[in-house]
Amino acid sequence: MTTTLAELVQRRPSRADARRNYDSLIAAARQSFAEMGTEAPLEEIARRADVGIATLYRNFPTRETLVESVYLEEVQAVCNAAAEVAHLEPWEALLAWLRRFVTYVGTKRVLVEGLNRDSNTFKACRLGLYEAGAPLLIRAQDARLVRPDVAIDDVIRLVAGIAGIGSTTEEQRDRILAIALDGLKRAA
Amino acid sequence: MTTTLAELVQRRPSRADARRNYDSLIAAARQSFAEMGTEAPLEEIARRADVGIATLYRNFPTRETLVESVYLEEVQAVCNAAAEVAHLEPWEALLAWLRRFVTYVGTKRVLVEGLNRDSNTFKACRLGLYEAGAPLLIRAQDARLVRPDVAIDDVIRLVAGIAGIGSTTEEQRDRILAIALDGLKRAA
DNA sequence: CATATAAGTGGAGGGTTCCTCCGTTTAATG
DNA sequence: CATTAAACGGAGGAACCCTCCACTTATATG
Repeated sequence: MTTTLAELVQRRPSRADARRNYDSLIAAARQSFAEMGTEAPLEEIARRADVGIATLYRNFPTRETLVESVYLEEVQAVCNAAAEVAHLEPWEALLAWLRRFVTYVGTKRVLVEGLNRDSNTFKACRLGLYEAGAPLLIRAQDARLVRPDVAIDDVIRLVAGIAGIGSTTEEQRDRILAIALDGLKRAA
Repeated sequence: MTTTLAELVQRRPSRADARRNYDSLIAAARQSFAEMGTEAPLEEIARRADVGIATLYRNFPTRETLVESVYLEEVQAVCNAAAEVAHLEPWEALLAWLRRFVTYVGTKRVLVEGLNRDSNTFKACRLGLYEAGAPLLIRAQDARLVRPDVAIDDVIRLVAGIAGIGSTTEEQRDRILAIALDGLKRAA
Protein backbone atom coordinates (compact mmCIF):
# COMPACT_ATOMS: atom_id res chain seq x y z
CA MET A 1 0.00 0.00 0.00
CA THR A 2 2.36 2.69 1.18
CA THR A 3 5.31 2.85 -1.15
CA THR A 4 8.74 3.33 0.35
CA LEU A 5 11.41 5.77 -0.75
CA ALA A 6 13.77 3.06 -1.89
CA GLU A 7 11.17 1.51 -4.17
CA LEU A 8 10.52 4.80 -5.86
CA VAL A 9 14.09 5.45 -6.80
CA GLN A 10 14.20 2.35 -8.97
CA ARG A 11 11.67 3.45 -11.55
CA ARG A 12 14.25 4.25 -14.20
CA PRO A 13 13.92 2.59 -17.62
CA SER A 14 16.13 -0.40 -18.40
CA ARG A 15 17.32 0.26 -21.92
CA ALA A 16 20.58 2.18 -22.06
CA ASP A 17 19.48 5.05 -24.28
CA ALA A 18 16.21 5.37 -22.40
CA ARG A 19 17.99 5.58 -19.09
CA ARG A 20 20.34 8.21 -20.44
CA ASN A 21 17.40 10.30 -21.57
CA TYR A 22 15.62 9.83 -18.27
CA ASP A 23 18.60 11.10 -16.31
CA SER A 24 19.13 13.92 -18.72
CA LEU A 25 15.51 14.98 -18.29
CA ILE A 26 15.73 15.02 -14.52
CA ALA A 27 18.88 17.11 -14.66
CA ALA A 28 17.31 19.56 -17.10
CA ALA A 29 14.16 19.73 -14.99
CA ARG A 30 16.06 20.45 -11.81
CA GLN A 31 17.88 23.26 -13.54
CA SER A 32 14.73 24.72 -15.08
CA PHE A 33 12.72 24.44 -11.88
CA ALA A 34 15.45 26.23 -9.98
CA GLU A 35 15.55 29.03 -12.53
CA MET A 36 11.89 29.44 -13.40
CA GLY A 37 9.89 27.60 -10.74
CA THR A 38 7.86 24.43 -11.10
CA GLU A 39 5.82 26.02 -13.88
CA ALA A 40 8.74 26.07 -16.28
CA PRO A 41 7.67 25.09 -19.83
CA LEU A 42 8.01 21.37 -20.35
CA GLU A 43 9.10 21.87 -23.94
CA GLU A 44 11.97 23.99 -22.68
CA ILE A 45 13.00 21.16 -20.38
CA ALA A 46 12.85 18.66 -23.21
CA ARG A 47 14.95 20.97 -25.34
CA ARG A 48 17.57 21.36 -22.63
CA ALA A 49 17.69 17.62 -22.19
CA ASP A 50 18.14 17.35 -25.94
CA VAL A 51 15.18 15.04 -26.20
CA GLY A 52 11.83 15.09 -27.99
CA ILE A 53 8.82 16.31 -26.08
CA ALA A 54 7.21 12.90 -26.44
CA THR A 55 10.07 11.30 -24.55
CA LEU A 56 9.47 13.62 -21.67
CA TYR A 57 5.80 12.73 -21.58
CA ARG A 58 6.52 9.01 -21.83
CA ASN A 59 8.72 9.12 -18.77
CA PHE A 60 6.65 11.64 -16.87
CA PRO A 61 2.99 11.55 -17.89
CA THR A 62 2.18 14.68 -15.89
CA ARG A 63 4.15 17.66 -14.68
CA GLU A 64 3.50 16.44 -11.18
CA THR A 65 5.41 13.20 -11.75
CA LEU A 66 8.40 15.14 -13.02
CA VAL A 67 8.35 17.46 -10.05
CA GLU A 68 8.13 14.48 -7.78
CA SER A 69 11.12 12.79 -9.35
CA VAL A 70 13.27 15.86 -8.92
CA TYR A 71 11.99 16.21 -5.39
CA LEU A 72 12.95 12.67 -4.58
CA GLU A 73 16.67 13.30 -4.73
CA GLU A 74 16.44 16.50 -2.74
CA VAL A 75 14.54 14.89 0.07
CA GLN A 76 17.15 12.18 0.38
CA ALA A 77 19.78 14.82 0.94
CA VAL A 78 17.80 16.09 3.92
CA CYS A 79 17.38 12.55 5.22
CA ASN A 80 21.09 11.95 5.00
CA ALA A 81 21.73 15.09 6.98
CA ALA A 82 20.15 13.35 9.96
CA ALA A 83 23.08 10.96 10.16
CA GLU A 84 25.56 13.82 10.12
CA VAL A 85 24.22 15.32 13.32
CA ALA A 86 23.88 12.07 15.24
CA HIS A 87 27.09 12.68 17.17
CA LEU A 88 25.76 15.83 18.86
CA GLU A 89 23.97 16.01 22.20
CA PRO A 90 20.27 15.03 21.99
CA TRP A 91 18.78 18.51 21.91
CA GLU A 92 21.53 20.00 19.77
CA ALA A 93 21.24 17.17 17.28
CA LEU A 94 17.51 17.68 16.81
CA LEU A 95 18.00 21.42 16.63
CA ALA A 96 20.77 21.18 14.08
CA TRP A 97 18.80 18.87 11.85
CA LEU A 98 15.69 21.01 11.94
CA ARG A 99 17.71 24.13 11.27
CA ARG A 100 19.36 22.51 8.31
CA PHE A 101 15.96 21.35 7.18
CA VAL A 102 14.60 24.88 7.16
CA THR A 103 17.61 26.45 5.49
CA TYR A 104 17.81 23.79 2.86
CA VAL A 105 14.13 23.51 2.14
CA GLY A 106 13.65 27.25 2.26
CA THR A 107 15.84 27.73 -0.79
CA LYS A 108 14.13 25.02 -2.83
CA ARG A 109 10.63 26.06 -3.65
CA VAL A 110 9.98 22.64 -5.13
CA LEU A 111 10.37 21.07 -1.74
CA VAL A 112 8.13 23.50 0.06
CA GLU A 113 5.32 22.97 -2.37
CA GLY A 114 5.88 19.24 -2.34
CA LEU A 115 5.83 18.82 1.40
CA ASN A 116 2.19 19.82 1.42
CA ARG A 117 0.76 17.66 -1.31
CA ASP A 118 -0.66 14.24 -0.95
CA SER A 119 0.30 12.18 -3.96
CA ASN A 120 1.74 8.75 -3.33
CA THR A 121 5.27 9.88 -3.95
CA PHE A 122 5.03 12.83 -1.62
CA LYS A 123 3.57 10.66 1.06
CA ALA A 124 6.51 8.31 0.65
CA CYS A 125 8.89 11.24 0.91
CA ARG A 126 7.30 12.35 4.13
CA LEU A 127 7.62 8.82 5.46
CA GLY A 128 11.30 8.91 4.60
CA LEU A 129 11.72 12.16 6.48
CA TYR A 130 9.85 10.74 9.46
CA GLU A 131 12.13 7.73 9.58
CA ALA A 132 15.19 9.93 9.43
CA GLY A 133 13.94 12.35 12.07
CA ALA A 134 12.21 10.05 14.51
CA PRO A 135 15.39 8.77 16.22
CA LEU A 136 16.53 12.33 16.83
CA LEU A 137 13.20 13.29 18.34
CA ILE A 138 12.89 10.20 20.49
CA ARG A 139 16.39 10.60 21.82
CA ALA A 140 15.60 14.15 22.88
CA GLN A 141 12.35 13.01 24.45
CA ASP A 142 14.09 10.20 26.33
CA ALA A 143 16.51 12.76 27.69
CA ARG A 144 13.41 14.63 28.92
CA LEU A 145 14.30 17.67 26.84
CA VAL A 146 11.29 17.61 24.54
CA ARG A 147 7.65 17.36 25.54
CA PRO A 148 6.51 13.76 25.25
CA ASP A 149 3.18 14.46 23.58
CA VAL A 150 4.47 15.35 20.12
CA ALA A 151 5.20 12.98 17.26
CA ILE A 152 7.78 13.37 14.54
CA ASP A 153 5.20 14.21 11.92
CA ASP A 154 3.94 17.12 14.00
CA VAL A 155 7.46 18.44 14.23
CA ILE A 156 8.19 18.04 10.53
CA ARG A 157 4.97 19.65 9.50
CA LEU A 158 5.52 22.54 11.87
CA VAL A 159 9.03 23.11 10.62
CA ALA A 160 7.99 22.67 7.01
CA GLY A 161 5.35 25.33 7.54
CA ILE A 162 7.99 27.74 8.78
CA ALA A 163 10.30 26.86 5.93
CA GLY A 164 7.52 27.77 3.55
CA ILE A 165 7.28 31.36 4.74
CA GLY A 166 8.35 33.54 1.88
CA SER A 167 9.44 37.15 1.36
CA THR A 168 11.18 37.50 4.70
CA THR A 169 14.71 37.72 5.98
CA GLU A 170 17.03 35.02 7.20
CA GLU A 171 16.94 36.62 10.63
CA GLN A 172 13.18 36.64 10.93
CA ARG A 173 12.97 33.04 9.88
CA ASP A 174 15.48 32.10 12.53
CA ARG A 175 13.60 34.06 15.15
CA ILE A 176 10.32 32.39 14.23
CA LEU A 177 11.89 28.98 14.20
CA ALA A 178 13.30 29.66 17.65
CA ILE A 179 9.84 30.49 18.98
CA ALA A 180 8.39 27.32 17.57
CA LEU A 181 11.24 25.21 18.90
CA ASP A 182 10.74 26.71 22.33
CA GLY A 183 7.26 25.29 22.15
CA LEU A 184 8.78 21.88 21.65
CA LYS A 185 10.85 21.99 24.81
CA ARG A 186 9.55 20.11 27.77
CA ALA A 187 7.83 22.37 30.23
CA ALA A 188 10.12 22.41 33.23
CA MET B 1 5.33 55.07 -0.11
CA THR B 2 3.62 52.27 1.77
CA THR B 3 0.04 52.08 0.64
CA THR B 4 -2.62 51.49 3.27
CA LEU B 5 -5.46 49.02 3.12
CA ALA B 6 -8.14 51.71 3.01
CA GLU B 7 -6.57 53.36 -0.02
CA LEU B 8 -6.56 50.15 -1.96
CA VAL B 9 -10.23 49.40 -1.56
CA GLN B 10 -11.22 52.48 -3.51
CA ARG B 11 -9.89 51.44 -6.87
CA ARG B 12 -13.27 50.56 -8.34
CA PRO B 13 -14.32 52.30 -11.57
CA SER B 14 -16.78 55.17 -11.32
CA ARG B 15 -19.17 54.53 -14.15
CA ALA B 16 -22.17 52.44 -13.18
CA ASP B 17 -21.84 49.69 -15.78
CA ALA B 18 -18.11 49.48 -15.28
CA ARG B 19 -18.51 49.09 -11.55
CA ARG B 20 -21.06 46.35 -12.08
CA ASN B 21 -18.63 44.46 -14.28
CA TYR B 22 -15.80 44.99 -11.84
CA ASP B 23 -17.79 43.50 -8.99
CA SER B 24 -19.02 40.69 -11.17
CA LEU B 25 -15.44 39.85 -12.10
CA ILE B 26 -14.28 39.74 -8.50
CA ALA B 27 -17.17 37.47 -7.58
CA ALA B 28 -16.45 35.16 -10.51
CA ALA B 29 -12.76 35.14 -9.68
CA ARG B 30 -13.35 34.27 -6.06
CA GLN B 31 -15.50 31.37 -7.12
CA SER B 32 -13.05 30.12 -9.74
CA PHE B 33 -10.03 30.49 -7.47
CA ALA B 34 -11.79 28.51 -4.78
CA GLU B 35 -12.66 25.74 -7.20
CA MET B 36 -9.55 25.54 -9.35
CA GLY B 37 -6.83 27.48 -7.52
CA THR B 38 -5.23 30.77 -8.49
CA GLU B 39 -4.26 29.34 -11.86
CA ALA B 40 -7.84 29.15 -13.05
CA PRO B 41 -8.18 30.23 -16.71
CA LEU B 42 -8.87 33.94 -16.96
CA GLU B 43 -11.13 33.41 -19.93
CA GLU B 44 -13.26 31.13 -17.78
CA ILE B 45 -13.54 33.86 -15.17
CA ALA B 46 -14.55 36.42 -17.78
CA ARG B 47 -17.13 33.98 -19.10
CA ARG B 48 -18.58 33.41 -15.64
CA ALA B 49 -18.73 37.13 -15.05
CA ASP B 50 -20.52 37.42 -18.38
CA VAL B 51 -17.97 39.91 -19.60
CA GLY B 52 -15.49 40.11 -22.46
CA ILE B 53 -11.92 39.05 -21.82
CA ALA B 54 -10.74 42.57 -22.59
CA THR B 55 -12.82 43.94 -19.75
CA LEU B 56 -11.11 41.61 -17.36
CA TYR B 57 -7.68 42.73 -18.57
CA ARG B 58 -8.62 46.39 -18.41
CA ASN B 59 -9.59 46.10 -14.76
CA PHE B 60 -6.84 43.70 -13.82
CA PRO B 61 -3.80 44.02 -16.08
CA THR B 62 -2.17 40.92 -14.63
CA ARG B 63 -3.42 37.80 -12.92
CA GLU B 64 -1.63 38.97 -9.84
CA THR B 65 -3.76 42.12 -9.55
CA LEU B 66 -6.92 40.04 -9.74
CA VAL B 67 -5.69 37.67 -7.08
CA GLU B 68 -4.80 40.63 -4.93
CA SER B 69 -8.22 42.19 -5.28
CA VAL B 70 -9.96 39.02 -4.22
CA TYR B 71 -7.50 38.67 -1.39
CA LEU B 72 -8.21 42.18 -0.18
CA GLU B 73 -11.73 41.44 0.94
CA GLU B 74 -10.74 38.24 2.64
CA VAL B 75 -8.00 39.84 4.65
CA GLN B 76 -10.36 42.48 5.93
CA ALA B 77 -12.61 39.80 7.31
CA VAL B 78 -9.70 38.49 9.35
CA CYS B 79 -8.86 42.00 10.54
CA ASN B 80 -12.43 42.55 11.67
CA ALA B 81 -12.31 39.34 13.63
CA ALA B 82 -9.78 41.01 15.92
CA ALA B 83 -12.45 43.37 17.22
CA GLU B 84 -14.77 40.47 17.97
CA VAL B 85 -12.38 38.89 20.44
CA ALA B 86 -11.38 42.09 22.22
CA HIS B 87 -13.70 41.39 25.16
CA LEU B 88 -11.85 38.20 26.13
CA GLU B 89 -9.01 37.94 28.62
CA PRO B 90 -5.62 38.95 27.16
CA TRP B 91 -4.25 35.50 26.43
CA GLU B 92 -7.59 34.04 25.36
CA ALA B 93 -8.20 36.95 23.02
CA LEU B 94 -4.89 36.50 21.24
CA LEU B 95 -5.40 32.77 21.12
CA ALA B 96 -8.90 33.05 19.73
CA TRP B 97 -7.84 35.46 17.02
CA LEU B 98 -4.91 33.36 15.91
CA ARG B 99 -7.03 30.24 15.90
CA ARG B 100 -9.62 31.92 13.77
CA PHE B 101 -6.84 33.17 11.55
CA VAL B 102 -5.58 29.66 10.94
CA THR B 103 -8.98 28.09 10.39
CA TYR B 104 -10.11 30.82 8.08
CA VAL B 105 -6.91 31.19 6.11
CA GLY B 106 -6.38 27.46 5.94
CA THR B 107 -9.49 27.02 3.82
CA LYS B 108 -8.61 29.81 1.39
CA ARG B 109 -5.65 28.85 -0.69
CA VAL B 110 -5.48 32.33 -2.14
CA LEU B 111 -4.70 33.77 1.24
CA VAL B 112 -1.97 31.33 2.05
CA GLU B 113 -0.19 31.98 -1.20
CA GLY B 114 -0.72 35.71 -0.85
CA LEU B 115 0.65 36.01 2.64
CA ASN B 116 4.05 35.07 1.32
CA ARG B 117 4.38 37.37 -1.65
CA ASP B 118 5.81 40.81 -1.67
CA SER B 119 3.84 42.97 -4.05
CA ASN B 120 2.69 46.36 -2.81
CA THR B 121 -0.82 45.16 -2.18
CA PHE B 122 0.26 42.15 -0.23
CA LYS B 123 2.56 44.26 1.87
CA ALA B 124 -0.35 46.57 2.59
CA CYS B 125 -2.46 43.58 3.58
CA ARG B 126 0.17 42.39 5.97
CA LEU B 127 0.35 45.86 7.46
CA GLY B 128 -3.40 45.75 7.97
CA LEU B 129 -3.12 42.43 9.73
CA TYR B 130 -0.32 43.77 11.91
CA GLU B 131 -2.42 46.75 12.95
CA ALA B 132 -5.32 44.51 13.79
CA GLY B 133 -3.23 42.02 15.72
CA ALA B 134 -0.74 44.27 17.49
CA PRO B 135 -3.10 45.45 20.25
CA LEU B 136 -3.95 41.87 21.10
CA LEU B 137 -0.30 40.89 21.29
CA ILE B 138 0.75 43.92 23.31
CA ARG B 139 -2.05 43.42 25.76
CA ALA B 140 -0.94 39.85 26.34
CA GLN B 141 2.65 40.98 26.72
CA ASP B 142 1.70 43.71 29.19
CA ALA B 143 -0.09 41.09 31.22
CA ARG B 144 3.26 39.22 31.19
CA LEU B 145 1.67 36.23 29.47
CA VAL B 146 3.66 36.39 26.27
CA ARG B 147 7.41 36.65 25.93
CA PRO B 148 8.41 40.26 25.37
CA ASP B 149 10.91 39.62 22.60
CA VAL B 150 8.47 38.85 19.81
CA ALA B 151 6.78 41.30 17.47
CA ILE B 152 3.42 40.98 15.82
CA ASP B 153 4.92 40.26 12.43
CA ASP B 154 6.82 37.30 13.83
CA VAL B 155 3.60 35.94 15.25
CA ILE B 156 1.61 36.47 12.07
CA ARG B 157 4.26 34.90 9.90
CA LEU B 158 4.58 31.94 12.22
CA VAL B 159 0.86 31.37 12.26
CA ALA B 160 0.56 31.94 8.53
CA GLY B 161 3.19 29.29 8.00
CA ILE B 162 1.16 26.83 10.00
CA ALA B 163 -2.01 27.80 8.19
CA GLY B 164 -0.25 26.97 4.96
CA ILE B 165 0.38 23.36 5.88
CA GLY B 166 -1.63 21.26 3.47
CA SER B 167 -2.89 17.68 3.27
CA THR B 168 -3.36 17.22 6.98
CA THR B 169 -6.22 16.91 9.43
CA GLU B 170 -7.94 19.55 11.48
CA GLU B 171 -6.65 17.83 14.61
CA GLN B 172 -3.03 17.81 13.55
CA ARG B 173 -3.17 21.46 12.62
CA ASP B 174 -4.58 22.28 16.03
CA ARG B 175 -1.91 20.25 17.74
CA ILE B 176 0.86 21.97 15.78
CA LEU B 177 -0.61 25.38 16.44
CA ALA B 178 -0.71 24.56 20.12
CA ILE B 179 2.98 23.70 20.11
CA ALA B 180 3.87 26.94 18.40
CA LEU B 181 1.69 28.98 20.72
CA ASP B 182 3.36 27.37 23.69
CA GLY B 183 6.55 28.81 22.35
CA LEU B 184 4.98 32.24 22.55
CA LYS B 185 4.17 32.00 26.23
CA ARG B 186 6.43 33.80 28.58
CA ALA B 187 8.92 31.48 30.21
CA ALA B 188 7.88 31.31 33.84
C1' DC C 1 -34.35 66.60 -24.66
C1' DA C 2 -30.43 66.34 -27.67
C1' DT C 3 -25.93 65.38 -28.32
C1' DA C 4 -20.99 65.36 -27.65
C1' DT C 5 -17.46 62.70 -25.79
C1' DA C 6 -14.93 60.24 -22.68
C1' DA C 7 -15.23 55.93 -20.82
C1' DG C 8 -16.22 51.35 -21.44
C1' DT C 9 -16.97 47.09 -24.21
C1' DG C 10 -16.32 42.58 -26.81
C1' DG C 11 -13.99 39.45 -29.55
C1' DA C 12 -10.79 38.42 -33.31
C1' DG C 13 -6.28 36.81 -33.78
C1' DG C 14 -1.16 36.00 -33.17
C1' DG C 15 1.86 33.79 -29.96
C1' DT C 16 2.92 30.24 -26.52
C1' DT C 17 2.43 26.00 -24.20
C1' DC C 18 0.15 21.60 -23.58
C1' DC C 19 -0.25 16.82 -24.79
C1' DT C 20 -1.41 12.96 -28.15
C1' DC C 21 -0.73 10.22 -32.10
C1' DC C 22 1.92 7.69 -35.20
C1' DG C 23 5.55 6.59 -38.59
C1' DT C 24 10.58 5.86 -37.94
C1' DT C 25 14.81 4.44 -35.47
C1' DT C 26 17.56 1.60 -32.37
C1' DA C 27 19.18 -1.39 -28.42
C1' DA C 28 19.08 -5.95 -26.95
C1' DT C 29 18.90 -10.83 -27.76
C1' DG C 30 19.87 -15.30 -30.00
C1' DC D 1 23.25 -10.51 -38.62
C1' DA D 2 18.24 -10.54 -38.20
C1' DT D 3 14.30 -9.85 -35.47
C1' DT D 4 11.45 -7.32 -32.62
C1' DA D 5 9.89 -4.87 -28.76
C1' DA D 6 11.06 -0.72 -26.88
C1' DA D 7 12.05 3.96 -27.45
C1' DC D 8 12.16 7.99 -30.29
C1' DG D 9 10.90 12.76 -32.36
C1' DG D 10 7.98 16.10 -34.05
C1' DA D 11 3.67 17.51 -36.33
C1' DG D 12 -0.55 19.49 -35.08
C1' DG D 13 -5.09 20.32 -32.66
C1' DA D 14 -6.69 22.36 -28.42
C1' DA D 15 -6.42 25.52 -24.57
C1' DC D 16 -4.92 29.60 -22.89
C1' DC D 17 -2.64 34.21 -22.80
C1' DC D 18 -2.87 38.99 -23.95
C1' DT D 19 -3.24 43.06 -27.27
C1' DC D 20 -5.47 45.87 -30.44
C1' DC D 21 -9.16 48.37 -32.30
C1' DA D 22 -13.74 49.29 -34.15
C1' DC D 23 -18.10 49.72 -31.87
C1' DT D 24 -21.42 50.98 -27.90
C1' DT D 25 -23.14 53.62 -23.96
C1' DA D 26 -23.34 56.37 -19.57
C1' DT D 27 -23.13 60.86 -18.22
C1' DA D 28 -22.43 65.80 -18.29
C1' DT D 29 -23.87 69.94 -20.52
C1' DG D 30 -26.41 73.43 -23.43
